[in-house]
Amino acid sequence: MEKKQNTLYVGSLAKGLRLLRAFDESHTELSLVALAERSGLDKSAVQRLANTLHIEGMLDKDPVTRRFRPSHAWLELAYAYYWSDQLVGQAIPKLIDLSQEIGETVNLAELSKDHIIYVSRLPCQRTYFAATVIGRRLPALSTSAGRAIISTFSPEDREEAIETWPLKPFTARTTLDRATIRTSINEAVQQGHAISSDQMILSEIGVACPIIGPDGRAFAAVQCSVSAHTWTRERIRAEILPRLQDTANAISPSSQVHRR
Amino acid sequence: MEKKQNTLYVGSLAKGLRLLRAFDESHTELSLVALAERSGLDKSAVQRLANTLHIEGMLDKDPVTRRFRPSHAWLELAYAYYWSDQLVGQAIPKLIDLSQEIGETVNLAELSKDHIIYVSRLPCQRTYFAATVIGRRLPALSTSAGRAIISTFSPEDREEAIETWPLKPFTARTTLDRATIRTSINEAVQQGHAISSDQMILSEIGVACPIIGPDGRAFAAVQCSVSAHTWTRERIRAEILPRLQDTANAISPSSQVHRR
DNA sequence: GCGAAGCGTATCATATAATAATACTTGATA
DNA sequence: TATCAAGTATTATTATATGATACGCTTCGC
Repeated sequence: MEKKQNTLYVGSLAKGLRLLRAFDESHTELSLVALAERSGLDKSAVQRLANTLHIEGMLDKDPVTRRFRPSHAWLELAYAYYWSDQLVGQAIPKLIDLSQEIGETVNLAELSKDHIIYVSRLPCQRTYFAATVIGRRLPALSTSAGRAIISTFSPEDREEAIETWPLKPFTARTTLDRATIRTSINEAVQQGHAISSDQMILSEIGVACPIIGPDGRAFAAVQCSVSAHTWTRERIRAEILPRLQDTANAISPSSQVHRR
Repeated sequence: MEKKQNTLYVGSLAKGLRLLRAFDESHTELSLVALAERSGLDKSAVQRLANTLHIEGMLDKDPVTRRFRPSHAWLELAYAYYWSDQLVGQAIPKLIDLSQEIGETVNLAELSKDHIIYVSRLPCQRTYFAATVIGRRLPALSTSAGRAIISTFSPEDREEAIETWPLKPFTARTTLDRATIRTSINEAVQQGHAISSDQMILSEIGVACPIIGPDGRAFAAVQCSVSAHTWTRERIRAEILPRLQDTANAISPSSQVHRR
């Protein structure tokens, strides 16, 4: 069928992965044909692949509705991921301290191409569900974390990101104007942190400080989300920012011991 | 090679999954041959499968060491899982409240065959890394959460679990004697909660209350881990347990609206 | 500086193992 | 009870995955 690549590309495996990726926030359980539709594969293929995934424990199958759902194995994969990500181990204890100190939701975000992905989340206040789930992937340009990271790039890379990275409206007030975003990022360059409002959800303010790698370029950020109903930007800068900045600095590999 | 099943079993897909599962806490990045060894597949197969997984974004490849590592996609799978698990959505806000109230680490554990898996974790104090990572899977019999869940089973199922479910020593004091475990579970039957000490790590006390399903049988538990250096069982019962119990009850589907 | 060993990469003939069309079963709907 | 949609089973066909082999690059130890 599709000749994606040459002889070292196993199509059946790739198709199986397509099935896994067919599940997301709005497709939490899928029937055989729904799976076929979403993956673009035909019914027979899905039958075989889904069956295999079920046997291998990657998909649960409701015995009555016959629908498939992600299994606990998906969390075990996340478990393996966490051990493989050096940064998480470095960051977690410091993030816990931070969240205890400021009493607000603290996140660790990593750059993933032109998106950021929340790798670790420590909710402190009741929030909407999506704000508590790890693995959420958002356009970097629309998030304080992304902007903080981009602010550490060279001027050329920064400009390229601002011009070409994707945008998507989440709220009525999500900034889609790249000039405005440029201004925001330039501020971050000056101040060492980024602040954004109403980007993912209304009345939410995000603050983020970059975690800077040995080469001076950030690949992650410590981020904090607060409600605009209880916080102003001024108070955030006064009360949250200093500790946030300290935490980010403490996590940055350049501040770690292994150096010479 | 292996004839696992009949014609609706796609071997290549299953083999690819074996590669994913080759990664765990002590195997965080693997070379081609290491992957071959751990998966039991031959070098050529691994070459093709790993290459496919890399192309599909499921494995990162260090350009210099040529080693493979789990990619961010693994977290995206976890993200999809969370949306598919009804219980998590119900539980999260209540767990946040609980953790804020008691100021100690709160976990949501689900039964996964004869193990429990931590689905949601809200660390409040600095702890060892493994205690903060979601997706950790532990023998049900050795955990307070598992025992709390088992305590809601029918006497026959309970006995079967006690007799046949796996045990594994984690600390020098991990209980491997099934009679002792039976006593502990019987207490849980009486008291509606389970307490265990020194099972996964020394000087750690776990308390758990079952989340009971419509059929009276638990499939999950709210669990709390504290240090034996700052807590006694008495104080736990007095200060933590009541709120823990309330939280578990509030989460239990039988307490939810959708009933008649 | 040389040879060996280990690992990653590339190639290819072969038949296994995945394919997709078809037909059968079930259960819900009207 | 008839119709339809969805899940399940079977099969001939060939494309597709296979794994043996060979090549090239590092990194050792001597």
